[in-house]
Amino acid sequence: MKGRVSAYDVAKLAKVSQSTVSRVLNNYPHVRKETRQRVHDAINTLGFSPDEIARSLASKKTNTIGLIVEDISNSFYAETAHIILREAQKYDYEVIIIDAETDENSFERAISTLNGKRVDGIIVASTRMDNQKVKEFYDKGFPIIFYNRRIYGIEESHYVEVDNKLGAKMAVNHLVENKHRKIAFISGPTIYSTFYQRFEGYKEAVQDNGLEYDESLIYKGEVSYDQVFQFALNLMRDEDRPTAFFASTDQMALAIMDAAARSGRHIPFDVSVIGFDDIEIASNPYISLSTISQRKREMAVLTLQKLLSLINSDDSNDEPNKITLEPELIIRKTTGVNNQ
Amino acid sequence: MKGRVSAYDVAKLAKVSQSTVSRVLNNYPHVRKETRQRVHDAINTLGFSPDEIARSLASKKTNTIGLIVEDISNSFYAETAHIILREAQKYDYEVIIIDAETDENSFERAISTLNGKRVDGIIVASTRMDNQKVKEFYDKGFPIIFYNRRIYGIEESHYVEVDNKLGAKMAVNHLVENKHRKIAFISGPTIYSTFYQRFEGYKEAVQDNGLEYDESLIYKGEVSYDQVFQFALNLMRDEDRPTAFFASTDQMALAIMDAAARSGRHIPFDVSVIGFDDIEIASNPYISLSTISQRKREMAVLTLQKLLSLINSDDSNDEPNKITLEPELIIRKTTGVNNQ
DNA sequence: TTGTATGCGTTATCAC
DNA sequence: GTGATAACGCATACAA
Repeated sequence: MKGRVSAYDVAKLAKVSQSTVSRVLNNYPHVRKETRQRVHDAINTLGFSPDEIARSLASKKTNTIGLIVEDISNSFYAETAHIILREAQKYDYEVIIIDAETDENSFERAISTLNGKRVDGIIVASTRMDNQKVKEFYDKGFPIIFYNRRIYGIEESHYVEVDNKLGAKMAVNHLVENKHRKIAFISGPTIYSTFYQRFEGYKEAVQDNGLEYDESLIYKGEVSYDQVFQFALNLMRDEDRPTAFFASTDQMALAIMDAAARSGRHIPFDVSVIGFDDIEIASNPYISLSTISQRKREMAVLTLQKLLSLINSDDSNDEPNKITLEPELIIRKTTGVNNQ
Repeated sequence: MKGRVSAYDVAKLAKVSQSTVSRVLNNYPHVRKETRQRVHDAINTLGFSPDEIARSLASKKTNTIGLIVEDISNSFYAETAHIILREAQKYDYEVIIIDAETDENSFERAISTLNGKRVDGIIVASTRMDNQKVKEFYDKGFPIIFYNRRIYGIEESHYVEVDNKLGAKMAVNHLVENKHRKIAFISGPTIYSTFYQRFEGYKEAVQDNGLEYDESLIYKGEVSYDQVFQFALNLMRDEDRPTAFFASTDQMALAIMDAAARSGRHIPFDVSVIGFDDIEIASNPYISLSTISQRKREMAVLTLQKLLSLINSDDSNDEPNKITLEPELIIRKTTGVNNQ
């Protein structure tokens, strides 16, 4: 990669100083039209494009943001990333995606890598509630915003989430309206705010509807296809089995549907299943999963915009952004009236 | 973001020069153990982490690569990105993902953005065959490698692909072995090497097996769910309909399955469907799509490793990497014996 | 309106 | 082994 042309080369050819080149590059107003033209010509004939690294060093802005996800191959994150990437492009921001585990060490490494790269801000799409590593960054006024999952106990934190508790209630209420009284709940680890809140919603809805809260109907272990499948399979084979399953994620709902098929239960005649997230495949006619929509696009776009406004506002003393969107019940074909 | 601590601050505290700080940072051998320790102590007490931007400017290496995809929310790219991100992490590389259209303008913008950011190399996961914009970068010796889809007509180009022609033949042969003689082919635009090669494979296999080549059974338009759905639906309703569909991507196969369901055709009894890619959902029990596997993980890992070796080898005169992996036939439940 | 000079935070090349 | 000092390629305050 030798022979890179620099702003000096352009300057020489256009018979101006390098500062002037910089000025036209940055669209400074007070440049004579004629010189501006000369510089542009020189830029074109030399095929010059500025070195963003040098630019960043001088300006202390990289026009790059970081996005931390847990697993980009997971549809939820993939769809989120797509929206954020395309949206960021509009504002001339690039994004470095870090695909990392959610434990404190991995998270710290991710954050400090991004900090090292001098990103202008970070979107954290997957964190645990007890994450405290982020504190010092907030104290420094570094723009960080949480998407979907958020942390607890840090007042200054910014986040955009969906009302998970409400969403869970909507799901349970939908099932109750269909005469289900014995509803299993499949959750991931409640160390994540999403699962925690959804679990709260489930419990409240169970109480509100006068149902019996039964520990044996609850799964809150790892988000593992096989484990959820096994758990559901056991329940399906039970004499006194639940007539409906509420899964905390669509991904888990798929495992439950699998277990239903395996045990010969027909959905929705023998058993109803409802998920959470509304990932793309949920609307596939072979899946047609009833679910609670996260309104991903709105969430993602809003998150990016808030981050950019955090980046571009000098007074970091404004109120923290704490945004909670309303979820939406989407009824497809995996839920029906209980007829046991 | 004030109060950043620099290598100078560390130097002062450790009572050494900033150069020495740089030396221990880069693990230079000739530093006295004792001073090295002092520097490390200073680094820790100050919580110093080097500014990678400044580092990049001075060293002309960013430890960042670019990944250009067409749509990260597409499972194929999402799964690819996951593998590449995780693998790159191991070598201390970060990755900037650009989600862009494949037309020349978008591509050029993407490349020049990445070039501006001084990435050390680029993986292009989605290009059209006729792409020529990349030529000048090759001439400069800039490391670029194509993944999955490649360009034609540039001898120096590096790529890792699967043998698409062979894969297509395997698919058709599998159907023929199941006594299908009338096989529809659903392709995307043949301006992409993947679709082009698969189409070639289809045609050859049709000929090799003595089948009749029938234009009315061929779709090679946009990769649009709705359009493919419509095309398939029309064929399904045909009196003299094909008994099998070979889709150039799993995504398209899903649309075909949808059309089958809509028209009351039972898979695989009335009609067989086989895809290409083996995306994750293909193995879902409700889909269980027969398909041709791309061996995505191998491809992705290999691509990254080749890129890194291009980056780290000074003599750019080695042979271009032209790697073609063998695809694999995966038989699931959407293909069966023709019994018409 | 334009040029000069300095700085951004490192690495790298010299000296010593 | 270690310390000055010059790049790296720009932005920017200050002069003119």
